[in-house]
Amino acid sequence: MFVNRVRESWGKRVAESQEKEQPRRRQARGERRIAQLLEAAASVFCTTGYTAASTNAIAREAGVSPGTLYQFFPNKEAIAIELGDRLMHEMRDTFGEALAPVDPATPLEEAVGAAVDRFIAFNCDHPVFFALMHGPDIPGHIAEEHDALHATLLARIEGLLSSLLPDSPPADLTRTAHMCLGLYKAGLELVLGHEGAERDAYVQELKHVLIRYLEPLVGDRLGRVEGSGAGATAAR
Amino acid sequence: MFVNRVRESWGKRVAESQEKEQPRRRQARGERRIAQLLEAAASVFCTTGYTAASTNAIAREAGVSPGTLYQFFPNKEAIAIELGDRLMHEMRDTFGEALAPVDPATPLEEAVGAAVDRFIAFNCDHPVFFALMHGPDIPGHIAEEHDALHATLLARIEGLLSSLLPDSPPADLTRTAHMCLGLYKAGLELVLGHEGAERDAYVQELKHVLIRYLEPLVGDRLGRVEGSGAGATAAR
DNA sequence: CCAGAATGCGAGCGACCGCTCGTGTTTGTC
DNA sequence: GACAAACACGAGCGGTCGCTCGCATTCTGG
Repeated sequence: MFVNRVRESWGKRVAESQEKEQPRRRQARGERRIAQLLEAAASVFCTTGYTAASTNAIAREAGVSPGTLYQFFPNKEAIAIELGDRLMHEMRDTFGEALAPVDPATPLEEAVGAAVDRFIAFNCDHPVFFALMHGPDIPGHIAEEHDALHATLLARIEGLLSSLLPDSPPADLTRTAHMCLGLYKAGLELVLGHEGAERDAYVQELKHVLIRYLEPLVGDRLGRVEGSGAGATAAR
Repeated sequence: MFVNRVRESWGKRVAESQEKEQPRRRQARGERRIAQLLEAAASVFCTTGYTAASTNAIAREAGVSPGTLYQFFPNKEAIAIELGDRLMHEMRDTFGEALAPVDPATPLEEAVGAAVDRFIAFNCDHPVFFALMHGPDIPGHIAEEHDALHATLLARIEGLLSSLLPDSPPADLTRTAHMCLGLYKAGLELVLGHEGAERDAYVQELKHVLIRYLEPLVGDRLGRVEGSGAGATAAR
């Protein structure tokens, strides 16, 4: 919602204590244009990626002129940031806090399966999410917002895991969370790359991977290691 | 080694039956320049990615002029292609056929562990490989060579798997190979993103993931499913 | 030794990109 | 209806990028 902020602080440094950004009253038409532009940007980012997407192409897709686009966004990066922001909020709204608390009594397969299904469904509904997440081919410093997205997801996963693995060292927990997110992203790429039955099969495989990966760790919680003595169960 | 081919068929369509490309005799100096340029390209691709890497930057890094670069490569894509080609060959030379045959008697952990160690070591030695593999932010059709790389790796993995899972339907086998490669790429990203002990820990986690993922499938080979009745053991 | 091929240079062409700016139109307010 | 602010336009500016071209230099076969 901070679509317009940078603009006025460009030509000249604003008076020092002028931190109060006057909210630049928007009309309904403006809000509509913003939504229109974000939708167009999502479409273009999806098909060409962030860097290859031209602002002119986004404006064209939205049916407006380049100048109009820059009435609402100070630069190209802001479009991606606002888009990411709205996706974050939509994710929060969609999932609610339904993912945070996990009853330790829930079977692992059920917990993982439900989480994966939700995430996959969300990513299928909003393919931009994947595009922004996976290939922003960072021109140097867009990482600022990309990292925010990433960190939020990681925190969420870590929250999930901490209820599954309450007595795991924080370092291990963070590492496990990174692994889970990485595995999920890998699976997601394969899932989105296929259709119909094959897609479902990949979803199943992804669940399989995560369950199998987490099973022995959760097993530790019960004081029992059931594996066949494979390499160090708690790495490092 | 097909560095020069496109050049002559540009201005005018070459005489129809002139498919015989005259090999454009190279002097030792030229070969040296090519190696120099590829090394520079590797460095630049590594730090900026493919699309963001400018041919002028590559030439500068190699200490030559842009014109000189285009004496040896018809366009930017050809640089990436030749680089990928040489990496492919180097991989073949490094690994030999040592990865192809897997004694079914070898413990799964050992086989996976060895394969992962080799691949990781190779990727650490040649970081460009990851850069070309993971984020070529395809400007449309570089996929031609990118897919060749991908397909070669997949075939290699499928070969490995087929000796582990001889009686698996081909479709399942292909899917499993895709999963393994995806999981490996995800793990590799995390491995390369850390240093020292933490890196080793991620390597261990990656092995853990792959072993755990493949274990029940290999178990099927013995006619026994040892899992806790998790979602379909043979997916789809 | 010399003709011609291979190599090397670097200014610069054309295309595109992110973004601006002067100008005109719509909208809300009194 | 008048006036200002918000909105919309689109030519075009400054810059970069992939790549070219004319010309100089170095190598090599005869």
